[in-house]
Amino acid sequence: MRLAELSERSGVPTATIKYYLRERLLPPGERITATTAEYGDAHLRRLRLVRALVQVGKMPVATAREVLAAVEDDSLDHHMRLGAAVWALPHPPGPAQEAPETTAARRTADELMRRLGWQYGLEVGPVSPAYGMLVNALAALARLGYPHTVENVLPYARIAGQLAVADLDLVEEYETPAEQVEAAVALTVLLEPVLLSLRRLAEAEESHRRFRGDSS
Amino acid sequence: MRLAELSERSGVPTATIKYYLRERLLPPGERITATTAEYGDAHLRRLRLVRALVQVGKMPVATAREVLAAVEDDSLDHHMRLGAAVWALPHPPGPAQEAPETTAARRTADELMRRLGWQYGLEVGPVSPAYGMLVNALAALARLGYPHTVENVLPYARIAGQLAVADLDLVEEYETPAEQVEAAVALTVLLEPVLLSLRRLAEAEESHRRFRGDSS
DNA sequence: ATGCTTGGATAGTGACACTCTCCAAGGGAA
DNA sequence: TTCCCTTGGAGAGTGTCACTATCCAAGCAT
Repeated sequence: MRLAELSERSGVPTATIKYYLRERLLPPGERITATTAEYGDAHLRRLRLVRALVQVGKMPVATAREVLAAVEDDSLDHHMRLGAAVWALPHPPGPAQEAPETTAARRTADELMRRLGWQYGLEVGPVSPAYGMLVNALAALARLGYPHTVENVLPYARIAGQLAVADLDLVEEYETPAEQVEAAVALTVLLEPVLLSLRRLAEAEESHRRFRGDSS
Repeated sequence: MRLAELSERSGVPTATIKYYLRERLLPPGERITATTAEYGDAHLRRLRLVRALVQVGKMPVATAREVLAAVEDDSLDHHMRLGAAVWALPHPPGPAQEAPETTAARRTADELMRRLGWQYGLEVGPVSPAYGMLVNALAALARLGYPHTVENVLPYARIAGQLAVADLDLVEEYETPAEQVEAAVALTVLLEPVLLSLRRLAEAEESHRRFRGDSS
């Protein structure tokens, strides 16, 4: 199929597809003539993944590029490719400078990993983006006057463990490793808003249950 | 304290504080003279909350203004104020147009509420922003080739229920209703990145457990 | 041949949080 | 009192970033 058809089938404007090609989020099509390129189903799936990352995940284009590079890096084995892809996912502008709250946050995070027995996290965690995200988030919490303790965060971490089991179950429904890697990335990103909105609905429900009629 | 001191204590540049004042995210200080205003601890706390919403929550300023209005709306009782504040939280640009996937997503969402027995959600849900978020997220999932069924989403919803219990437990540690409302808003927003990063760490751990050594 | 389409490059657009610049009016020290 | 520095207010500007509108040259189809 050619660019116009790719655009029609995916619902993405041609101008935007051109932009993605330019930014190397999408591999170039196979050149048929000097003025025509042919795209396949792989392009269509990739395009959908890009939309998931950029539109739903609000990920900077540069970050999406890295994630996609990991997805198609054949030099990694399956687990590593899964890991590397999800690995590259968040790219919070960097730890910025080492505020005093950050040190305390890092301590809490380390203690948390130990308490949960997440050895993998302990081995490679301290340099993983997700670990950095966690430290930043805890630091922000403290800076804004909501101090964190390991006991406070533990329930959250246990719940996150359940989430991961559910996620990996979904991923394992896909057959080929390539599909699994794609699904892992897509679902990690696409289920985030699902999770967050369900959490807010559940909060409303729980608050209704607890405070209903309490007119203080 | 005056503007300069408020800036110093909060770490927010004076220009930004002026901007927040102009945008009515921060109530004006008490005018001492024609050229001087006095700010109190309430301003400091409010400023922190604003930073939580705008910087961590990446919320548009206009949305933050609505949330803050609900926080300080004395005409509502406690539960309503909690609800209204969290209510106004997300403001995804609107459902846009009614794509075909949206209808299916709405069906799934309704069925989900029923299955969970979330009556509050069923009563007021369909117009709540969080409900709209959920529908959009499910529609995006379907549009990108990952169809959703109630059975797929149910585990997520149950986990969200656990999260809400943990959240409300944290909120109830605060004594006064005013603090509780503030905490509910702040924690809802500030714990989101904590949750998402923990989920990613847990995914890495779980993937390590399942695929370790699998070199396909 | 010729008009329409294709893909590529360049320069804009719009949204949005923030920030710079300027200004009038005090207020403290000499 | 007088002078300079600070304060708070208002408008316009900046940077970022995803996206888009405009051109352009080179075919392909009629």
